[in-house]
Parts: sequence; structure tokens; C-alpha cells
Amino acid sequence: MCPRQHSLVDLSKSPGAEHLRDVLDAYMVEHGMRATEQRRLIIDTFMAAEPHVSIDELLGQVRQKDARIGYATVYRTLKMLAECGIAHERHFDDGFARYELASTESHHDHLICTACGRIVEFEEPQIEDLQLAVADRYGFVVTHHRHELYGLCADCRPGETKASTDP
Amino acid sequence: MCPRQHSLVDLSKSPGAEHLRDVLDAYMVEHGMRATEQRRLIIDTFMAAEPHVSIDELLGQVRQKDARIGYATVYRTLKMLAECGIAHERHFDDGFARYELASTESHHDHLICTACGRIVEFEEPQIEDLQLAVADRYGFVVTHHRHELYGLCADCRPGETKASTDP
DNA sequence: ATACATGCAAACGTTTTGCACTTAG
DNA sequence: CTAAGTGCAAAACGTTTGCATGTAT
Repeated sequence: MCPRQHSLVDLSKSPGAEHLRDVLDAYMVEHGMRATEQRRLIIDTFMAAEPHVSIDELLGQVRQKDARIGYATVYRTLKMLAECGIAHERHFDDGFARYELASTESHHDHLICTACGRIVEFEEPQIEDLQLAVADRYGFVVTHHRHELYGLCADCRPGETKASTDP
Repeated sequence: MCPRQHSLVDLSKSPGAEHLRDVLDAYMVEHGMRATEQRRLIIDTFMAAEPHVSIDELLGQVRQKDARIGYATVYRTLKMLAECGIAHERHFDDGFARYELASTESHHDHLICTACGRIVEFEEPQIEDLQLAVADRYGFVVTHHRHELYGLCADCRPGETKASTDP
């Protein structure tokens, strides 16, 4: 192992992560999948990464440990994680897929700052309830949904400190 | 009841397709754009088409009248309509852009049947209010959003009668 | 007459896959 | 040993654009 430094935040040890590992192991055994060096590295890196990483971002982080890893391997590994329910694939308006660890908590949606790219998760049970009511009103049964609020976060909003007159 | 406002480009309160034509004309004049045969045909066809047409669908309909029309022309015309606020570009989960006339009153979101592709518009002011409340809670100012409910419509649901025990 | 528009085909950016080589079991 | 995984490069996919030709004004 590389005795580089002790990671400050080790999400792989947060509550729930162990269960995810179990789910993953079961899934891989069941599908005759092998635990390769690359997969281990990619999965570990993903679990320690900030939420909503893109494939490219993750690839960059992974390559700091092993520069030979290819895009396709990261791509396929993330697809696999999504397939077995450990990760969720998200498509915001920036054009590429992002992945987040499936949390044990309930469902959440997202606020996205169009200036700095910050992504904040929110939960609003009342909205969830209203969604079901709306669907019911139209005879729909909802299987999944997408709810994204785009705008400016507190740091990017004009008004904090005026003087925003550019030449 | 509604007096027809004249000449001013006031999109937000446009009552009908006729006004949209006026807005369009004004936009084209202002941008030195020409009223070509193709554009007329494409725009007329779009306005008569069902809501949420894709470029390919519209191209198909347009080619029934003039088989020489190219994809790029439809593409550019729809972009232009979106640019001047007459059409809205939507991206659902089927991978390609769809366009709808902006003629309708206030904002709406969508229910999409994942079986037959049916798209239903819904309006729910309470959800809109809650969105603003949520954004405010996180210090965000919302500029736009995306809210899509995916599921099965009444026609595609298993068990027209009841059948509520099916994962 | 000439700037704008068209239609083709090729460029794009991201995702997905075919394939020869490598490797875990 | 052999089925599964890797990395590369190329295909696929919808979207976007450069360019030679056509046309509305």
C-alpha cells in the first residue's frame, strides 16, 4: 500500500457503506464477476470521492494511483455499480453523466448552481406527496422522477456584495 | 375580454398562436431573417403538430409536403423558435430534444409514460411554491427547473381493474 | 446584387462496443 | 486452463457547423 497519507474523510467506513459492499460482493459473485485490481481501485476511489462525480473526474482521481486505467473500465465499473443499485446515475444539464453513492436515507432531489456548478441535495416529502397526487389525478403510476432546480447558490447570487457592473 | 395588445413584444402574456406569429415576425425582421418557403412550411407544420414533437418527427411530417427539406433546416428553425421564445425545447429521457409551442398560459411540467411514450402536461402551484421554499432554505435563487414524472399511464398500467400487487 | 438560407456531409462530445491481449479463479 | 476483464480505438448517437450552392429581398 502507498503510505502516502491518511485520508481525512473515509466514506467507505461511514454507516451504510459496509452494507453496500456486501450488496456489491453478492452481486459480483452472482454474476461470476472477478475482483480485479482496477475494479477495487475504481470502487474505493468512487466511495471516497465527493458525491456526483463524473466519469472523467473519477478517472482523473483513479489515475493518480494507477495511470494505466482506461476510461472504458471506469465507465463499465460505474455502470455495474448503478446496475446493482449501489450508485445512481444522474444527468444534469451539463451534458455528461454523474454518479452518486446510493444512500441509505430516503430519496432526494437536487439544486444545481448554474454559476459554480455546486450541487446540493434536498428532500421535501410534501413535494413527493404532491407528485403522487398529481400522477393519480392523471391516472399515472409513477416509477421514478426527475426534479432539478437550477439557479444561483448563496455564494454566486448577486447582492452579497454589490458592485457587479462590468465594463 | 382580453384586449389585443399591439406591437409590443410581450411574450409572457401572449394569448394565442396569432400573437406568436406577430412575435415571430418581429423577431425575424429585427434579425434580418428571410421568410423562405422552407421556414414557412416548417413553422406551419410545427404549429399544427402535436405537442412535444421531436426534430425527426417534424421532419417526417414536413417531408410529406416537400421531400427535399433537410434535417439541418428543421433543426435550425426550431432553435430559432426557441430562441425567440415561441417554442420550448424539452429533454426527456428518450435521448433527443422535443419542442412544444409556448402558446400555453403558465408554466407546466410533465408526466411521461415509459411504455407508450405518452406525454401529459400538469400544473401544480403547490409544488411550485414548495420549490421556491426549498431553494430559499438552501440560499438558492431558482431560475428554471426540470420536473418530470416517469411511469405508466392509465392505458399501459397492468390490470385496468385493480391489481395492485405487482413489483 | 448580395446577404441570408439551404442541404449535404463532416465535426462534435459523450457514450457504447468490438477485439486482441491480459489476468483472476 | 479458461472465462472474464482490460485498454485501445473505433462505432454509435443525437446535435451542431462549414461550405458550396441557391434564393428572397
